[in-house]
Amino acid sequence: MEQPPKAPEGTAADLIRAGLHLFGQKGFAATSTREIAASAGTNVASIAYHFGGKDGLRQACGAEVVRQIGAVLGAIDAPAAKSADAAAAQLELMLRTMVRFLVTPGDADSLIPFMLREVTEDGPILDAVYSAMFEPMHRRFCALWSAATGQEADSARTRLTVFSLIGQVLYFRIGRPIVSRRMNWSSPGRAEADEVAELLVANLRSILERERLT
Amino acid sequence: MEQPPKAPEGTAADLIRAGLHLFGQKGFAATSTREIAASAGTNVASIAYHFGGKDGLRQACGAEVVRQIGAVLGAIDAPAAKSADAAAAQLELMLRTMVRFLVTPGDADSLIPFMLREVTEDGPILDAVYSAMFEPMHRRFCALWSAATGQEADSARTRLTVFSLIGQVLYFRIGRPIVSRRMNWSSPGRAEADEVAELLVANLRSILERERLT
DNA sequence: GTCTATAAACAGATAGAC
DNA sequence: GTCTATCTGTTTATAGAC
Repeated sequence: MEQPPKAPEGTAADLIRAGLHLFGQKGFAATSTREIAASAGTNVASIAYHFGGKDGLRQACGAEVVRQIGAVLGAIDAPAAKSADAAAAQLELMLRTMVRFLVTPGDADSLIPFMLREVTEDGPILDAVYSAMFEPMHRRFCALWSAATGQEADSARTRLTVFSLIGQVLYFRIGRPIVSRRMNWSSPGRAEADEVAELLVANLRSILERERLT
Repeated sequence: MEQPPKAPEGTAADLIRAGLHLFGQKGFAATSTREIAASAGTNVASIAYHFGGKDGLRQACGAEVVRQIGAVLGAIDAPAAKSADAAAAQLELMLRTMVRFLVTPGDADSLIPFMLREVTEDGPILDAVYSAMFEPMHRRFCALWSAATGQEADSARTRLTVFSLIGQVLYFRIGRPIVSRRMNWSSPGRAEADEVAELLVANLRSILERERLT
């Protein structure tokens, strides 16, 4: 078994939690170190002490995102599917897991706004998170798609198709303020997440059907 | 014919252009008024003079987004489709237009990052843009979907399905830094946009097929 | 309308006591 | 490791000349 990276503890962990929350909510530049320190129940100087400065804290937050998402992904990691049907079933499971994780309020509420901002920023944190998380995850999705359809896992078409599937899920999180308004959801809960998941699984099946080589 | 809102001119317009660009690129808080003024070729005080302050400029940028997107949408506005097939064809056209507008670099390069940040911020600008743009656009999409499938236009299922279709498109813009890395695109051009459009139209057809009531 | 100069508040980093 | 006090630079807003 692989050794999972251990969660930070103590003041450093408090600062990361506060940073993830505030950076995600208000943005990196808009969040002051004093605010972070207050939210973490400590003083401004501790940020420089533990992370070398505000930028160091930002990097540590990125690493924490990788660690937490890695833990979620590790839980649904499975050996390569034996048959096309098994691969299709595993795709559905991944989709449902993603929807539940992304749409239902919970721990991810700090991670996702943070990462969303880092994606639009397109800076060094995205570089790190991309190679540690997005790329491996996308590759695994492509491999499953290949096993389920018989298509090549490395083709541009397969890679784009996987992005189109992921995009469907992500929009329900990224565009939550818009979706919630239109759906009259005060805040999406378990029932709403399941409704979305069922629809997206149905879409997956429809698209899968078409791409399947027989 | 409806009177389209006129484009701002002069220094005010220069400031809005600069604000849209810089707010989108670096974020509202991270952009200084000096930087905006310099980019617009004027002085800091002109921001307070024309818009009452930095926040006023932000609002004006939001209004400009509504104006510009409204112009694009107005161009593909069409009378209600007569048949299911005509509605389906119009859905495809809307999808292609959206992909081209969103994915291909161009004028939208300033608008989209700006709006993306405003969506995650979930503040008063989003409120305004939602009712002026997102909601009417989504409703029109739902009406077309209803005409193409026979489903109810107001059902939760229809509204969610339309979001899933929109989500597919938007992710290719929102996640551009990630997609570009994985696809080895230095910067997506017309050819890449067409490749994405073909795939998403194929997805639309597959999903449409399933939902069609006969 | 445009611009310079300045005011008042706030930022991040750090020195040094404990 | 933790914290207070302070240094230095930058922010927005504004007063007032032109």
